[in-house]
Amino acid sequence: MRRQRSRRGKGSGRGGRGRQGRGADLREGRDREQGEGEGHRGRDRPDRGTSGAGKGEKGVIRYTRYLMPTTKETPSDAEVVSHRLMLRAGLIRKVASGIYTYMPSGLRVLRKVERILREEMDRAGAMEVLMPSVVPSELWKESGRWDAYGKELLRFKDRAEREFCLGPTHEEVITDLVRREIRSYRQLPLNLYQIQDKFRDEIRPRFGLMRGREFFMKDAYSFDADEAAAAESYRKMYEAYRRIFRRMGLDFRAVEADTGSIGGSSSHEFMVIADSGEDAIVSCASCAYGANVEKAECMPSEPAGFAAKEGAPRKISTPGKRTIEEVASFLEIEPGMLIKTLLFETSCGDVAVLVSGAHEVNEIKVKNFLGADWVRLAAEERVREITGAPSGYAGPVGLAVRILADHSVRAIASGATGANEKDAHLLDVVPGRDFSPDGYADLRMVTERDPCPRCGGGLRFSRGIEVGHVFRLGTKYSEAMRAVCLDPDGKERTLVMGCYGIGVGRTAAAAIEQNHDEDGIVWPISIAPFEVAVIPVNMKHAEVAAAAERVAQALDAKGVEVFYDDREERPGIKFKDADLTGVPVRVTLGEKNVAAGFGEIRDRKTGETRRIELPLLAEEALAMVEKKKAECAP
RNA sequence: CGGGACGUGGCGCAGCCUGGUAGCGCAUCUGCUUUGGGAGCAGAGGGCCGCCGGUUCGAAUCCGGCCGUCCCGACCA
Repeated sequence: MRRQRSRRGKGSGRGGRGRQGRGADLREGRDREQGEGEGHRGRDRPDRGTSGAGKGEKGVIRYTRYLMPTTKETPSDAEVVSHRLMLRAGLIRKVASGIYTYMPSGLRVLRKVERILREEMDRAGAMEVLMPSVVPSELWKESGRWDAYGKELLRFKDRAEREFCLGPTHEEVITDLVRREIRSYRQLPLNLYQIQDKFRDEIRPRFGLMRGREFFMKDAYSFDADEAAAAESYRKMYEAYRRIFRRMGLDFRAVEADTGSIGGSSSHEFMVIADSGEDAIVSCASCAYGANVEKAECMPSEPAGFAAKEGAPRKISTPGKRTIEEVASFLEIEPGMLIKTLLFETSCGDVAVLVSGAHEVNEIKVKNFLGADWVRLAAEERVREITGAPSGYAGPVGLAVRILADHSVRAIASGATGANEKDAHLLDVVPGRDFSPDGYADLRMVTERDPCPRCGGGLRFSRGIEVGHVFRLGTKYSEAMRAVCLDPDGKERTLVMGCYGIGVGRTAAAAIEQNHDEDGIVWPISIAPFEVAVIPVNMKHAEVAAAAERVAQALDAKGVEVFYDDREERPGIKFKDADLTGVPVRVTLGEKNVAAGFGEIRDRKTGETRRIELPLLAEEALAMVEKKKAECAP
């Protein structure tokens, strides 16, 4: 891996901006030319410092020999900023829906993210392994997920008709490994991780790397002899994750989350705060509580005092009024006085869920309360079958299915409901008298008006991108797959597991969502493809080109990752590209400045520009790089 | 999988309604000029109009099927 002169020539492609990678047929001839060109242009230096700088190619990277096809126009199929900018900056190219090629500079970003992941995982005591992406079905059948996981699991057969899948996650493989290798509590705790290519046949891939089908994930798995030790392993990972995202310069939040199909007792998601995020999260303004809205707990409302009217519910005609808003305004009552009745089909049978008209049902809470594999809102047809009326007129009075009520219903002393009859509602319906739910529970979505479930403080809502997720798995997999060890008393104990994921490409995409402006990406330096862009304003001007070359070489010698725009392009194009690709520091050499013995340093983020004497240029740029790196301290 | 839309040089689009020579901008190549925020002039190359079938003297255009892609909903790093 050391002597890579020739490989570099090959890998860097050639040429001008906007080069469309398709012309692979041109490669061979080009290589030969380059081999020669490199002699006098590349000028090998023997003492290439490995210090500080990134990995991969060492030495000054020249635009004319690098494949970084930038585009002025946005491809029409890119919706979110990160996707658009990744395409425009030449970081990725699409191969199929949700499947991408990482271009040279895009790969550099991924490698930087990976490097931080490795450093922090190692630091936290985890060991790196690499599992296969092709996994035999037996393991998945053993855990029960072969049937439970659904179509996202891409399955296929080999020539001998044996079933396999492309691993979307690796609990089964790692548990199989550990049960074979671990005998004693003395070998614990154990934490193994990998950075590997995953495949999930997503129902709807979208947003570029944000939700691809093939993607790189860092996944770690911890094994402990008991719950207390497992909790400690979980805590360590939680801390490592905080360090990781701080080092990437990201504004993030760790929130309580639903465990979904991975399972386990509890989990936290690491959310990068961004308006374009797919998840909504709440956080307390006064304490540390934060949660995904899917998970956020709602305090039970106080039961209303008994002001219930005597007698029975009254049926009234409400022609064409189906929605809460329509009915409430028609009856001239607050939506909160309506008892909303939603019918669900679930793996445990049909269920009616009641919630105050001022609230929304949280399907995940319903699913978890029932312990169901799936729940879904009943289709119009099914609603008719159950209630005898079109949707919009369902009510709990006289319903023949299981009825679950949210705590908010308890607060309604006397409310209005559907009459299970077209164009009719019931007034003066009293919970407990006119119908009796099979149970009360927290089944609704939080709102801005809800107090923090921990301290009673106010809740704030924001949107986030889930870049990491840590789970306390408990014994879900170890029990199903009999992963055990002997404790000090010689007794067999089921291993207690945890699992911890981070999406590599997704993290890079999230960084862009959070760090960009109208001109392009503004990379945090810790994950930028390059640290400094050197731009000679006019390559045909000998002194300018020579000064640029010197600065580039000097920075490289100091271990800085330099991108040298040696194209014979107009300055405007180079500036636009430098901004677009988001290199944190820009060094500009212009004719007048160079003639006067000066160069310029510009901060991509602030736009702040300083005029510096040529002999000090490299040093100043280095200082700026160091300063930015320091800002990404853990 | 349901709902919506789109597929025309590398990229962004027009043309389709009303069938008859495939067009524009950007990019690419050559030359000259230009050189501090996506230059100007002159010239050049490049398109199975997604695929298959049908209608027609004739299909990018009309009809049918398929494939692909994107957007909106339920899953997840």
